[in-house]
Amino acid sequence: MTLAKARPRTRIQKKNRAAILEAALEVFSTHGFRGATVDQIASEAGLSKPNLLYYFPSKEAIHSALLERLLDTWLDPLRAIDPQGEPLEEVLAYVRRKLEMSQSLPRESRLFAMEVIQGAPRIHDVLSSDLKQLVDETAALLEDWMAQGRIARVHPHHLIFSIWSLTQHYADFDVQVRAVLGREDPFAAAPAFLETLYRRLLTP
Amino acid sequence: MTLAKARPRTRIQKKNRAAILEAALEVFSTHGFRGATVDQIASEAGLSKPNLLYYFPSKEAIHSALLERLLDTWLDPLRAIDPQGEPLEEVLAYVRRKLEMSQSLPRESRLFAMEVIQGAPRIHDVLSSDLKQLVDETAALLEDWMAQGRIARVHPHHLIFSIWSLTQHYADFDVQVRAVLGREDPFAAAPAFLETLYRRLLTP
DNA sequence: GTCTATAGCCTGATAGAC
DNA sequence: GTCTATCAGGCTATAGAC
Repeated sequence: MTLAKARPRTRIQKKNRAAILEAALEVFSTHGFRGATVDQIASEAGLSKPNLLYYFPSKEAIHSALLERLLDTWLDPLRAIDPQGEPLEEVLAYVRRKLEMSQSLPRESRLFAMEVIQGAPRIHDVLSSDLKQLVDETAALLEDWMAQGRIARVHPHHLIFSIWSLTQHYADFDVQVRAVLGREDPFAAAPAFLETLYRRLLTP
Repeated sequence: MTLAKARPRTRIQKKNRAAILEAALEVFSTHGFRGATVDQIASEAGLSKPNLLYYFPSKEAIHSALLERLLDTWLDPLRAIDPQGEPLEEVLAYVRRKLEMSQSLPRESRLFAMEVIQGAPRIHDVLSSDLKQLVDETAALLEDWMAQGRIARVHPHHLIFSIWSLTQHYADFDVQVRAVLGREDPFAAAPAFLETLYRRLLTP
């Protein structure tokens, strides 16, 4: 008998759990929590609905597992800013990492966007505690750099918002961006555009 | 998208149709199309479900009516850019108008965001025809201005994306922005931040 | 024009055979 | 561990009384 939170032990269990989370990411990120159906997730994972519910006790549990796993990795680029580094280069590297995440993990970005647009009912506490603290710390660091004249003055919190916004836009609004650009790949010109933008904004 | 039906004639009909669209905006913008229920919309509009379905033939029809009404007003700020105006001021005025729309029409912004994140199944044609054309025209205007040295060189399409992204972020991610800022009103510092950003980016 | 009643399907979740 | 069968409730939409 295994505890509810114990890691899966067999190869089949690992494979099925992974398939479920993969399918759930696809469905939740395009339809939101209420719009997603267990049937659809099970079908995309290649399992029957009851079989899926053998691995996760409920729809809610799948969604929580996804969000939990996501929040871990989602804030890593922010934590990776080095207070000892060269200020402008640190910011540009952060922008680059966030943009790469939009390109390589667009569904994760949309899952997060969905949750927040819907009022963040499941992660509001994390946003106003852990996230707020991390952002406040980073904002303080940015303000130091500004006070030392190493980057130009702007509102540090809004600077961080702008980075989130500009990078995640390429994942969340991918369809619109591609519809407007036609054949041109969004990620061809985006890195240079964002680098130019933040160089001009922050060069003292 | 379906064509608009005949306008309602009586005062009661006008009032009820307006109440339904108002309620539907609230529900669709927070739960997406599939996550929204006719029951919830009817209840928020103060009508019974069958009564609601007397005014609109289906859930789909309500959603279409909302999107149709929205697309009209959503692109007005872009159309209002004056080719004869002073380039930098025209862009800044566009940014200002878009930000004001995020503040005054956040649910409309989220409705649009939801639709696009879900793959824009109902407006994809409009995006790649009407919207693309409008953006291409504006991009051409921006390129003229850049060629004349009246604003600095950047990728014109990505410049437009950046304006959408930065302004709509304050509506779509309102919950997150407020969670991070605490007591501070997002719209207090946002206008100045965005003006600074685009002045530094575009001043030749 | 608005209601009650309900059709008919889909939902999340469970029971029990194998 | 995985399946078929199934539940109770929620879903969109319709029928028909008034």
